[in-house]
Amino acid sequence: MPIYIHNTLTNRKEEFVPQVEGKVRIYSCGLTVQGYAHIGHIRGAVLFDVIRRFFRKKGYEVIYVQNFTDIDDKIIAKAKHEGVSPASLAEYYISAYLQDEEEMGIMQADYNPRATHHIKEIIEVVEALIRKGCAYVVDGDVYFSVASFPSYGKLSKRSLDEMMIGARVEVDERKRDPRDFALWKSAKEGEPYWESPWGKGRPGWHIECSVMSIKYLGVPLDIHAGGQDLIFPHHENEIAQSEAFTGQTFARYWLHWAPVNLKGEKMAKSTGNVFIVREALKQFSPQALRLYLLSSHYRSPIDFDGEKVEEMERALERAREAEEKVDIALKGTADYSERIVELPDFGVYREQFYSALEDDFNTPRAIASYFSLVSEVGRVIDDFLPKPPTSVLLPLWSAKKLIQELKWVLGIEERRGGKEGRGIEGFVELLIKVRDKLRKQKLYELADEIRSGLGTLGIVLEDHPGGTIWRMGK
RNA sequence: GGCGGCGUAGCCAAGAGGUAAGGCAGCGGUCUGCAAAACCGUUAUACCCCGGUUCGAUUCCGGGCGCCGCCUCCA
Repeated sequence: MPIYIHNTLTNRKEEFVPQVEGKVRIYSCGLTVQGYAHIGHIRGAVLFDVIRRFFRKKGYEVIYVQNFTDIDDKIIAKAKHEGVSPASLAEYYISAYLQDEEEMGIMQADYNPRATHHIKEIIEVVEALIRKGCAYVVDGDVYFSVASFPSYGKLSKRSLDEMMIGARVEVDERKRDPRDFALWKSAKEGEPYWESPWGKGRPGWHIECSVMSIKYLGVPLDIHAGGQDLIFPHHENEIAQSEAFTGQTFARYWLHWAPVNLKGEKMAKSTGNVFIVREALKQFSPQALRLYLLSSHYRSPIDFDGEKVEEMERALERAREAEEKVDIALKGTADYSERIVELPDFGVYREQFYSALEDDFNTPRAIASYFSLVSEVGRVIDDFLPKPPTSVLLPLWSAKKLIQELKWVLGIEERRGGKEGRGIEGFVELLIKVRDKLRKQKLYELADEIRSGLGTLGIVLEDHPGGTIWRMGK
């Protein structure tokens, strides 16, 4: 089935046709690394993690680039304030961010290019733009001339006149046009710099993304993404520079996700109204956090609500319960009678799941079909949990595979805090056996002591007709 | 002021021109030595207001009210 993507450029859903068949090339604007990542940042990363997994399941080869802008005014200011070099400050926050991503179960990008590693290429592109008459030099600064790019404003749907009115911030008299933006900024005293044909300086914002996306993905690339707040001016400027430079379409599909608000206002570093990822991970499991962020469509803003994340925690718990029951059924003794039990067709949920994602990555709908599947499985399995008839084993096994597949796409597989890799399974199972014998002898006091004792250690026991199961609690 | 978006049950959140997914919460029940979980039922005649188009609109169009984002660094 075709995939539809809402394209900011046209403001409508369009069928996605990759430039090169079977291959998707994605550039997602990463952070300016001057602090820890907050929930708003990670929303986009989680979204694209699912999008990449989805494309892979659909048989596409995916190349995903997420950059780091590791030099800018704020980084310089903060580094100065803390008495460290801008480079080491940036590196610190880059590794912190990558760590956050890993904790969140986000697959690594194919490339994480940094602005400062591409100075040479940036200078080349700026030189080319000057040669083409699209940029000009003033006192060691280089500006892009917006007037030289007639379709400027096509992404953010702003006419040049409107922007003239809007340009009310202190106008730099040296610019030919107030809307012109810096490609290269000369270094002031004490600022880090690189040598260039225009003197010592550093790249402006915007240009690094053009250069790196073209370098790693070519033009036109398939999907260029970022938060909605990047539409203007960042992406608008990227289009201008890139298309003026290459003479070709820069990106074919522009995808922008909505902000995460906190207490009704946008979460943003500049206002201090933030909830950082590493703080959130102290309170919530990465799975619940992911599911929460994916439970609204990416183009709708979210007002972050920790209670809702806890609700997701409970929903996941229930889903795990159903999976456990399937495991018990598959492991237990089958009922070898001729009893034929017809199970519903679980395959419909698979179709629902993927068709939801095909429709502009509708993760809320995909999640709904995941939960429907899990509920349905949990419901039918209750009828025969002690001894499943043999007729049911194969469908049950494929249901389990399906559950695992959908979880993988959503990225909510258990990775930490699970049973595996802790080396305690043997002990717990031994205790469960002992407790079982105690229960049979009606020595409930001792049995309960074992259960509550394990509970203190974070291990939850649940007695089912088919036997006792255990899991890691909170 | 300009551009864009949103307003669905107690809360969160999908959605189609023909009366509406999923999650959580509450209540009642089944099961259980107890507990927990699960399951069943229920809250649910839920679509901001007013016009218009239509056999029929919550879904399309116009207006109103409310909320939000961008227009300046920002994911």
